[in-house]
Amino acid sequence: MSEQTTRDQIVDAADRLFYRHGYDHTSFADIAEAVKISRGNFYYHFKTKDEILDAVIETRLAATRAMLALWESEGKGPADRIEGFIDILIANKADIKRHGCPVGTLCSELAKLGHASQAEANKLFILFRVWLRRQFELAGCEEADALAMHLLARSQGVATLASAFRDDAFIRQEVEQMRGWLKSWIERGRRRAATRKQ
Amino acid sequence: MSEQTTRDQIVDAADRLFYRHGYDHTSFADIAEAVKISRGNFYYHFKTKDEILDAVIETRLAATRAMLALWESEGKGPADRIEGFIDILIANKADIKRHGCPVGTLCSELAKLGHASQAEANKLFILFRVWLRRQFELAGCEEADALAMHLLARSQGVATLASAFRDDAFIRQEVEQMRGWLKSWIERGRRRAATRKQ
DNA sequence: TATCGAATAGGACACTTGTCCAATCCGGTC
DNA sequence: GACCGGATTGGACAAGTGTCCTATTCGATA
Repeated sequence: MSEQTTRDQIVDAADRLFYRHGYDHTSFADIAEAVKISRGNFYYHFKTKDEILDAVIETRLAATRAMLALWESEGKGPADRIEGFIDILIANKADIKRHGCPVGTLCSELAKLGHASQAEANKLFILFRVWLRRQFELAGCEEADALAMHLLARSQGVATLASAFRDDAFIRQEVEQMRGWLKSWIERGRRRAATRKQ
Repeated sequence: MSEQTTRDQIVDAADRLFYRHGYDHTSFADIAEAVKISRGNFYYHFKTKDEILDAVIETRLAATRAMLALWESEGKGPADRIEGFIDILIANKADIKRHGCPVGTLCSELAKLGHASQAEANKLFILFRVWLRRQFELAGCEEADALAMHLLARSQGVATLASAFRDDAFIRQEVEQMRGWLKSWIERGRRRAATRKQ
């Protein structure tokens, strides 16, 4: 914590501010104030604002990879792991209600800006997509990729509406439905695997 | 078309540009160039940029109200009308793929900016929510509001992911599922109405 | 044709933006 | 203590922002 280098502090603050206020609308002055640093000092650590964005995305990618890897090392089954993914919505519902999904809102903004780092940001989505797909495959489900995309879309929609309506009861309600949906597909996968073995 | 007043032209261009590039990132210079008008001339028609945003939102609200009213006057049943809502995703899939949902992305952006017109923009969502709720009620469904919110969330999620992955096949695929989902709830509503009458 | 008001043009404004740079600080090495 | 290089400062810079103001154009009315 106290051993955090200045560069890391900048990336951390930028990450938080980009999430809360958006990339374009966050100025160097904002980040500088948050880190208690002179504005000019930035350019010792980063050449451009875009470079900070790339660093933020890289940080998020690394954090996400670590999280997904941790989940896979916990000895649970794929069904429980997917449920763990759904539960992110519950765990982060306060932030989601206020600022939406960090991944979805960033990708949307960069798309509107026509920003060069769109592809980098989209890797966050791809990370979840590929991971979910594998979990569904492990659970014996057909069309695992479609299921992964469906679940991602559901989460995005919930985040967007929860934020617009400032409603976290809605998150709980939808998460409950997603759990039911998941259960039915897992059950279907189990049956398929069973009949296959025969 | 040629009878369009300058004010309307400004609002039209702003509407399009806000959708494509976002509100904050669209400058007066951009709109001025699109309308072929001098930058200073704006302030004869609008006092501030926020006022243009409000006019754009008002326009969208009016257009949406008109569309929903038209659908209700076409003599179809509520089930078909809801399906008409779902079909928006298909009809606009090219734009959605590129710029996401006009309602969702605007509300997200205004939330990040902490903009005063958030509530106005959210009225777009409310319009659809209330309208969908009534259709579900007319179809005899319980928990009509939850169904309305669910459908809205699904649409938002589809738009967000279709835009991130630049994938409109995904839209078609999800729309097909939403039609199936709708059918099952309509059927359930029909049965409920039937048993009630007995 | 003269007049008047709405509509438009174009520039000035104060401010913020990302970027860059010279000067300075500071902690460790000889 | 002298020196060095990484780290930091604060200010300069040009470009772009929303806003405002004055001068000019234009079309209709008298």
